[in-house]
Amino acid sequence: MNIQDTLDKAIKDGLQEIYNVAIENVEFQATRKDFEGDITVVVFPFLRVIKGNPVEIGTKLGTYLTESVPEITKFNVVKGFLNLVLSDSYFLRNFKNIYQIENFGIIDAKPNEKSVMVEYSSPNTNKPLHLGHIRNNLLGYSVAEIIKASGKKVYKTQIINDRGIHICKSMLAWQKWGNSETPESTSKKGDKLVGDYYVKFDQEYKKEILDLVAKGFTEDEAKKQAPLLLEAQQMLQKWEAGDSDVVDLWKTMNQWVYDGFEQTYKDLGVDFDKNYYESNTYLLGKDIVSEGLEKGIFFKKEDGSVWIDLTDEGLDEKIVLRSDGTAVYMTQDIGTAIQRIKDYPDVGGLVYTVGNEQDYHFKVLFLILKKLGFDWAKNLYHLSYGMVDLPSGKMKSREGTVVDADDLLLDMTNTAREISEELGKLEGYTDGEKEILFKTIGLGALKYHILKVDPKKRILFDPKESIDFQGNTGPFIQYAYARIQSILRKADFNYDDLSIIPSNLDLEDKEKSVLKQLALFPEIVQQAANNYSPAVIANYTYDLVKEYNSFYQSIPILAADDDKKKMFRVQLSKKVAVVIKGAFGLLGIEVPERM
RNA sequence: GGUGGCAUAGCUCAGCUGGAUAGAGCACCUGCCUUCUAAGCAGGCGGUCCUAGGUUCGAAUCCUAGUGCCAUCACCA
Repeated sequence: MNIQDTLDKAIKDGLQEIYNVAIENVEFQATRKDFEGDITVVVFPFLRVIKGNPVEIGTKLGTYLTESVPEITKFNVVKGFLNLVLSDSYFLRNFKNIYQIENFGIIDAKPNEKSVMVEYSSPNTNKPLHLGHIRNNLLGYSVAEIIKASGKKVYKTQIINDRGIHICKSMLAWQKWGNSETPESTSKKGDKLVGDYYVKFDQEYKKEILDLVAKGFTEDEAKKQAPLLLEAQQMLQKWEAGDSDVVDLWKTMNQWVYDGFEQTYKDLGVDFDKNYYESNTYLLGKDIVSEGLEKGIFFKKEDGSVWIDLTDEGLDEKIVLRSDGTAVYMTQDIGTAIQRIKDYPDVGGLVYTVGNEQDYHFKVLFLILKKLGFDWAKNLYHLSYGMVDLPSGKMKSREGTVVDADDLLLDMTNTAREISEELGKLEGYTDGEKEILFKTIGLGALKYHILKVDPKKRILFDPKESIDFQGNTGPFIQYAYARIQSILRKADFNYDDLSIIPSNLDLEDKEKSVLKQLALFPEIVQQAANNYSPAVIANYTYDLVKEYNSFYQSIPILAADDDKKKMFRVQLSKKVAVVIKGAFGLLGIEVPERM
């Protein structure tokens, strides 16, 4: 039984005994730093059933608890707050429990629990990844890891948007102006090469529009009539008809892009258990729509298009099948969701990591799946996140105003290199070891910078202002880890022996603060999972490190004057390092042995 | 116009189901490297928690209305 449960019961008993009242709920909170105490009971809610002044009630209750609960050594009452001081032996016992648990805070998948599939990344194959994709990837990966750590089996997946008019645009441009360039012949990453032709298409297309407008067309007409666009549309029809030349080109260019993406994913440290391709799924869902039509969930308009009426839910009517019988995005998403559950029958819920511009789409999608009667439809979650904007506004691939993912990763590594070399603490490291370290630190700075922000908030990214390496940052936390490793390397005794964890020591306040923060980790993991929020993990880890650094600075560890103290402090340090590593693992950030 | 999201220090952000005097980091200022890594620590400066009402013992947090920014409302994805 943990201390809070013990206290909960004791307080209920106490109030029964003193005032003869039954209390349903006791409200606890961590005692604020400015007051003495470890855990605080809020007295105000008791006033509903006990008339009297809160200080008096608090005092009586405090006296009762001090006498009846051995872990409580003293108390004080400030206004309606009863601050309880816990004994050192309680803290040491608590620490011993924590120290024994190897993956403290992280729960193995429970066999009876349904799995969760997390979708993220899901790029188009006509342009390289940019900063917006980075946020998506980091969030999706991290949330997947967090859900896993909360005790569920997780599948990571993505759906690759590998077909459609936009893909044909870059294909067409390459055909016309590519001179048979390949990634090999140009030494360019495949996704970059294809992206260049997507931009090229747009430039030429705009020229054609201007020409047509000069000839007297309206702008709208010009946009629809431009020969390039017509040609791209033809190409799409050929693709859908299975024209072998078009399909071959499509396969070739997509493969270039996949090779490029694979490199970026590797650099970013994300992975997937299963990829879905739109070219395989875009026809899915049509049968479901027919079935739904029969059941009366959908209805058909005179022109043959199929809709769902969501006006009862406060939404509009939404199309699910075009009048010519072809699928829209929604049709496909319905089909893909069902396909995924078929492929992985143990999956009981899906998480979609997609920007908040698609909030409406997912609201509708989830409603439709619910109306279709799937029992897993109640476990669908749109992990909706805010856009990453530049000071100039939105990033636009076609206009070249994007922060390229590969460039940014390289920048971060370079900055880490500059700072590290200036500090010059890496004697004895080979060049290869150094490069790995610079990458770890640079990537840590970037990932932490993005993940510490609440997903639903938008991020303003100014490329001119570099990401910090000091203060509330990834490197700050990595640094704390590295310092602890240094201590552990120097500790020439067996601190892992459980039997030698001291049980009677006078603890310093700073030791207790670290311990209290450490003990929170399991509930933080659950909270992060419930809220789909890596930011919860990031903020927790930062607080832990702040507490630890304060301890580290003011209290001797290896130089402690007493062997038992030395033992405890090394053990405490080690466990902090383990939790840092575990927490950062949930964020997809690595930690260095030295820095 | 309808719907949804966001609004906290000069800047970037925390603030869990309502609880004490609203917290960090950056920037600026002051101290601390002859003891375990100073990417650190200790301290100072800095607030109309967008506005106005309401609920209550108590509101940055919940409700209503308004303001501002963003997104969305296609036989696009």
